[in-house]
Amino acid sequence: MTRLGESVRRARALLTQDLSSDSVVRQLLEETGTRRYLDLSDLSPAEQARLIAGRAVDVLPSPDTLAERIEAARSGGRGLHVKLGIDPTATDVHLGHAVPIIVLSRFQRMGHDVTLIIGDVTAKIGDPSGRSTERPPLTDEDIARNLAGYREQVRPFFDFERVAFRHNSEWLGAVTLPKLIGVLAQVPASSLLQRDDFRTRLDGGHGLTMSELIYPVAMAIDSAEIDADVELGGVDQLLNMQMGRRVMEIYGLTPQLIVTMPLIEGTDGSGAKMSKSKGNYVPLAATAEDVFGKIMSIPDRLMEPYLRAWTEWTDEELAAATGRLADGSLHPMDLKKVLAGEVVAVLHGTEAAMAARAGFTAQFSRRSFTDVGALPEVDLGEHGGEGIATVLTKILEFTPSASAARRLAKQKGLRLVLQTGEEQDSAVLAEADALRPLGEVVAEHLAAATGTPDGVFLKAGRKLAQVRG
RNA sequence: GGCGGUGUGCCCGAGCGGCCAAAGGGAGCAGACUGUAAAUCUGCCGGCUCAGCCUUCCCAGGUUCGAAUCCUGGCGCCGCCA
Repeated sequence: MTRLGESVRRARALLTQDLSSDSVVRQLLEETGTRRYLDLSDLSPAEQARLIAGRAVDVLPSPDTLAERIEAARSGGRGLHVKLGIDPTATDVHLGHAVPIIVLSRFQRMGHDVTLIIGDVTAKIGDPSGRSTERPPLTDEDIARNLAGYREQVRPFFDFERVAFRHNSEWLGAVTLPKLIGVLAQVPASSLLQRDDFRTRLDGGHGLTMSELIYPVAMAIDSAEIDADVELGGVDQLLNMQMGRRVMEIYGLTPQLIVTMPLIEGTDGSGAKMSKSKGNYVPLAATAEDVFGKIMSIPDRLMEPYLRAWTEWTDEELAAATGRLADGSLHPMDLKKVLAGEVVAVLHGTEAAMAARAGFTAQFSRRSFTDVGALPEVDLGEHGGEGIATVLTKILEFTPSASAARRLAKQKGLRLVLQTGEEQDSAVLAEADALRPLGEVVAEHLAAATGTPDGVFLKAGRKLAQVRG
């Protein structure tokens, strides 16, 4: 049995147990977590191909070809050469960016060679894919800075010690016009103009420059220059990657295989893909509590795609979990907590994941707030004299304006909670209270309380802060 | 370059010279209900020292007792022609 097979057997046993139990979840997270670093080179070519295809939208020409190619490479004593182009335009890296990286890590652990192409030349053109307008080109400094940030944030998902980094300026800088024309002469313009995004732009009267038109060709030359066996990319990159196959043929090389990754929906459930501009993303730099919370807020239907995208669960394990959801033996929330734990565990470790889990339960399952770690705090000595609306707006930044804080109070969304042991005494603050100094209101409620509470909390809608001092 | 059109709050979009902080929808937020899920109902949704006041309808001027609404100039966008 393979190493992965062993791990799956252990995990499957855990998956039949009570997933609301912290200890079961901890074991599961540890089992599937170590899998992220598991050596997969003992898998057969067919098993490898299946593991890759299981996370891909498409493997072109087919998953079988991938298996055959792995087989061929293996008998030649080498691994496949896998290419992923990274777009150095992103400043705020989020979970969406991790999707291809995770599959790339699998390739790596299967014993294949991975090359990351930094599109420093192409970034200056701006990838036109899916764009309705041109995008602003980047400077070299921008690219260097973005790349450093990218590496740092994606690190948990991937072994950067075993990867080749290449800037495409290395070879694209040396491509002469005659050579380029030689390639372009064999690329029908119709194949470029067929693209929907280009057509929409032309039809809509928007600008489309020659440089953008050539963008896919530039990317394709990358594949030819490094002689890639496989190129990985989002489904939105499909046409660009197919151009890679064509250009490789022009170069007299065996065309690369294409593995397309799904574009994962954002946390808001609007159907839009995860992106910074939509605000429906989970930044990799976020805190453990924040990541956990953001994952918990996703609609249930996204659990499966999320598990598939960001965990090392096999299809078999996914099926086991969804099967239990269907027969009612597993509560959706429990599975979602496991998912949230998985994601926090990669980024911050299992301990942090368990802590975030405990904090979440404490905060949202109305147990004890005193157990919640890393709660925003207000110090009475410092801000006790300020109005509650002001504190919410300026200090805690829970509300965009004092008026909004007032409204919140008017709608009974503002509460002062006194906690003594497991007991909670929650008082709804009136609109008028929102304008009074925090210290005064707190003192009033403390005086009315029996005994001395362990903690005082201010709750504004869903947001919670601890009052100190 | 010529002709025509258009520019409203986070987005879309309605707005007769006074009753416009500006209809309606979407998004968002809160409450009930919950699992920071989904669905449903209700309310809110420019700011503030909040029964009042202040700042908004691309920008700058102007007409008027009074302008998002009229005029002039500028800028942006769209369409047709060149």
